[in-house]
Amino acid sequence: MNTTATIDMQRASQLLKLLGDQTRLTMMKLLQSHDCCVCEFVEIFKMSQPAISQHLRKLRDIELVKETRKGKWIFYSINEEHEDYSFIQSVLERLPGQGGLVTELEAQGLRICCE
Amino acid sequence: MNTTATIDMQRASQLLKLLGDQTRLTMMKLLQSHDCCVCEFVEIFKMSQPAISQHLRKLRDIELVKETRKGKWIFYSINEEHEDYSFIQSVLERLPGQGGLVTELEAQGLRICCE
DNA sequence: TGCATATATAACTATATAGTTATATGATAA
DNA sequence: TTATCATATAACTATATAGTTATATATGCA
Repeated sequence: MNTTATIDMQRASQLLKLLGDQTRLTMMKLLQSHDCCVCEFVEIFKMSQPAISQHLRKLRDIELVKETRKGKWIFYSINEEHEDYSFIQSVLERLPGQGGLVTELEAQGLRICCE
Repeated sequence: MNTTATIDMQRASQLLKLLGDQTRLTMMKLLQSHDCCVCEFVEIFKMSQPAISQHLRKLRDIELVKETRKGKWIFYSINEEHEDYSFIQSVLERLPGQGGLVTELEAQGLRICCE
């Protein structure tokens, strides 16, 4: 596992373009601390379900996130095995924590929990 | 000067969107080691002069770069005073050096030098 | 002064992107 | 089963983006 290698410019710009959207960037930062399902994102971002699904698809297409079905819900999580994860991480660690969004969800009783 | 502070999400996504273009990303990385003028970029990127100018304008608009006229040429350089420079820097330092592009220019005798 | 060079800008075009609505799929619950 | 819930996808629309060509501006030089 290499944590300092550089990344080719084309790949870097492709990843940065994906992160260059406030919704996706916030999703990624949020997923670093909490796995979330689609309907939680819908609540958090006050955005339609298809809009959320389409953002998640872009992140999934380049394998920045992975999905796990749990009953009716599909939970998304960061793919820490991504070839360029250390690059992504170096960006995300500069961002303010987004855990407050989840706390807010919980306060509203909207956090999905399936144990 | 704060080098570890986080950056608000809107601003971060705006900056990342600008860096999420291979031409601009390469320009920024290149400018970290060498100031360049517009016609050099035209050579390096094999791109029309207006296309280059428009990329530079976007970088200039959010003050990531500054310009200095030297005779007929306008040289661009990184604005290290930018409020979010440390954020930008943390991205750029993960990228492969682009100095080779300048070396190549010099080899072709196309590097502009005005002393 | 007049011309050439370097750069910027305007107007336009083609493509990409983010969102919408409508519909399909897949799992659970009645 | 059938209904319902969670999610995905398709088709479409509006806007943003990157490039083009044509033109304007500013500097330096004959």
